[in-house]
Amino acid sequence: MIGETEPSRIRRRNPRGQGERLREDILEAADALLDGTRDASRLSLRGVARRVGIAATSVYLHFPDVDHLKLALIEAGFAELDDARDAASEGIGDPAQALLARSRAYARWALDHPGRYRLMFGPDLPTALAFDAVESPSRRTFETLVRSIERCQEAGLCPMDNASRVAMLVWVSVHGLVLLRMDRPHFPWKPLDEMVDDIVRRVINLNAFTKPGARTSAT
Amino acid sequence: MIGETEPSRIRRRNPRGQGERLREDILEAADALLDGTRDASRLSLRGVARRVGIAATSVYLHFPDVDHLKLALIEAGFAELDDARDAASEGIGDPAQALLARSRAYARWALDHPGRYRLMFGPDLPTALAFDAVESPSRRTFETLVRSIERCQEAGLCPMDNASRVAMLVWVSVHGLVLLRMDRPHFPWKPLDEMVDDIVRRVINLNAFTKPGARTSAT
DNA sequence: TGTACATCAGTGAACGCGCGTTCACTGATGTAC
DNA sequence: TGTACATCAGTGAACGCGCGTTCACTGATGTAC
Repeated sequence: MIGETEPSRIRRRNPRGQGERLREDILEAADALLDGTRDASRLSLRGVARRVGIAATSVYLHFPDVDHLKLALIEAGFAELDDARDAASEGIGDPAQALLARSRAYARWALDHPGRYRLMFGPDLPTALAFDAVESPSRRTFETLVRSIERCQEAGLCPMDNASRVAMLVWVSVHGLVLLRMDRPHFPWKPLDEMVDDIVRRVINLNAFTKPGARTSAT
Repeated sequence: MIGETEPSRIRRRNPRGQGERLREDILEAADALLDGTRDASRLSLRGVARRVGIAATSVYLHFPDVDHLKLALIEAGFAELDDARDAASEGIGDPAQALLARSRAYARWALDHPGRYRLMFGPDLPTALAFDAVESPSRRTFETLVRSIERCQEAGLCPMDNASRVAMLVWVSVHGLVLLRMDRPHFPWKPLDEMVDDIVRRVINLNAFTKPGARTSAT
């Protein structure tokens, strides 16, 4: 066992004018702590400082308090998650394939960054700071899902149900999938991509027009 | 503001031979704390003792440590949840209606007991104690869902897909639904029962044989 | 019938821990004159 | 060219808090003789 309570030593003071670099180091260390093999436990200011190799008080040079640090992590997390989804669907013409690829990317990002994902969508942030407003990053993420579904509908690939309602169902389904996989690691899950595809197809009723019930045993 | 740090005073020592009643009082207080309006925060041994009106150390008369207290809460929670589902489907002949009623009951119980539900399905319990084994209460709860779906299949109400796979999808979907409703209370959700019905119908492909795509705008 | 004793249902003080936050400070580096 | 000073990037000690857990104890109640 390596003494994990000790700092990562190597750090030395940033040169003059480069003080902002500590901010990046803090965010990076916090991400690493959240994503690491650690027991998905909660983030602490002192833990982050320890990992960066600075005094706990130095965090206050860049964040007024621990909640603002969390807020910065959440905002960066949404940016990363959105990027991952965009990258996954890049160059895919078929709207249904694009939606599935984006959904798989969402799920994979979540499972690769369990601590961050939990912070972004969990109850940890004090309600005073929790953004649920229309212009919040999570709402923007949701809106891209709505549009992705609308494109499928316009292409005639699935029924024209209210896209916003359907998006809610897709969102909660994939959310539940990734959370339970995190929290019940010993359950005999099927492969992630398979489950994501399966659930999204069913929820949006993909191919409902082309061959309903085609995969049943009643062939 | 009432001084919440103070105990609920009124308690007096149990009569001789009735020492086991304190155990019940502790479990009740813990449930109340978990389900209360409290910020879905984590349970603490001292908090429970305060609410019961006993010394913190008295908890050790009935539980070897705080994790075993949590374990007892989880087991009781699964029993309650199973009862709620059974009660909801009692007397319903149609397997599909029964499944929907049971699913709605699951979701409602979860939202009525957010702290307990989170404890039961969340990451809080140390892995050493977390039961993921085949005979665990959560597995039993899952198996009743599988059987509920099989009954729908046998009645010809939905495709004969692998029932266990479909049950996984239903479970994660409803789980995600209740968790996000807890954690994003300001999101413009549709009514709970509606969403549960909608999502379960879609996931198990209910009525896939009778009238596929019947509700689309392409009528 | 009285009394010694065991049992029972708890208590109270203390421990060490990690946490967020405050306060006054330090010591290197650049800049004005 | 030398020096006083401001600025910058941090530090270290201390605070009060709630936590889980330990240890030795207390005081009422029943029971054996």
